[in-house]
Amino acid sequence: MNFVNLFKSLGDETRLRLLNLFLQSGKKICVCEMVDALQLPQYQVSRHLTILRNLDLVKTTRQGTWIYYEANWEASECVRDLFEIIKKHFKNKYSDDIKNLNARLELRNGDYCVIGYSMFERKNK
Amino acid sequence: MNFVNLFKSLGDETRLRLLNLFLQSGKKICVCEMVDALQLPQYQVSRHLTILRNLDLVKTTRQGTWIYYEANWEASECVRDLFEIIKKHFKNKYSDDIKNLNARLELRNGDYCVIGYSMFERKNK
DNA sequence: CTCCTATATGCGTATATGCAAATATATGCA
DNA sequence: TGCATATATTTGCATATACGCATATAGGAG
Repeated sequence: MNFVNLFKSLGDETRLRLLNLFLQSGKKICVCEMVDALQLPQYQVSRHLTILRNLDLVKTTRQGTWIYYEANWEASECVRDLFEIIKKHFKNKYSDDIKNLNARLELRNGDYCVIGYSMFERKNK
Repeated sequence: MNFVNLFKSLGDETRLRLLNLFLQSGKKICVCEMVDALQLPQYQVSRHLTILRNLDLVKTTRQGTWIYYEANWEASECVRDLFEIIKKHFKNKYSDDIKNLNARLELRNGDYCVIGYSMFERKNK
């Protein structure tokens, strides 16, 4: 594992916010839910997720069209130590993201996302 | 403390190597000693040290013309946690730097650097 | 197969970042 | 004061990185 690239990947606010979602919630989250949580365009969320996945910081599960992301706790010990740090020190940071995420998770059917992008957006307008 | 800038500062090999020197040795080290340890030009070492100091990751002591740098363990808890991670996971990384540092520290008079740049360079030619 | 939706990815551009060389600042000493 | 040395900073340039837009891919439903 390349430590420089590892820290570099954490040196971006969007990626920290994404990781924070996984680490604070402990859940698998799909892209459209992250879009609503962070209030960022889909292509931006997707691109940063790709960077995190290339470094094995997150792993994915496909469920039909939806792709769920989660923190990869099977990564190296160093990564896991960093996860703990973020989890610990970001408790009260980016709390709006967590609030938005929870509001969005309410719309799930059981453990799965059933609405796409449009409905939540309309709900807030 | 801005976490993004904190991680960004760690996302550079030169800065990681500098921090590693402080964390593995536990010593105060002056710029010319770091130049010999990392085998990098003086302006590069100096510039990266400035970045680390602006984030309070390192602190300095002036001793005449020489300026000694060390890890700042009075920084925030998050920084200290990160220091521990680097210390732990970099034990066997950049070991040449540590070897060079130790060779250079041999030339100290007690706890202080007494030679400048030229002598060590000549020694290795 | 066709259409719809969730996700990913080229591409161009603006900004950020690192390097090299030269120069500036600061301290000690004669 | 003037000189030598240790350290810092400025400038120009090359490269990397993030963003926005548009489009491509992939899976599900009919």
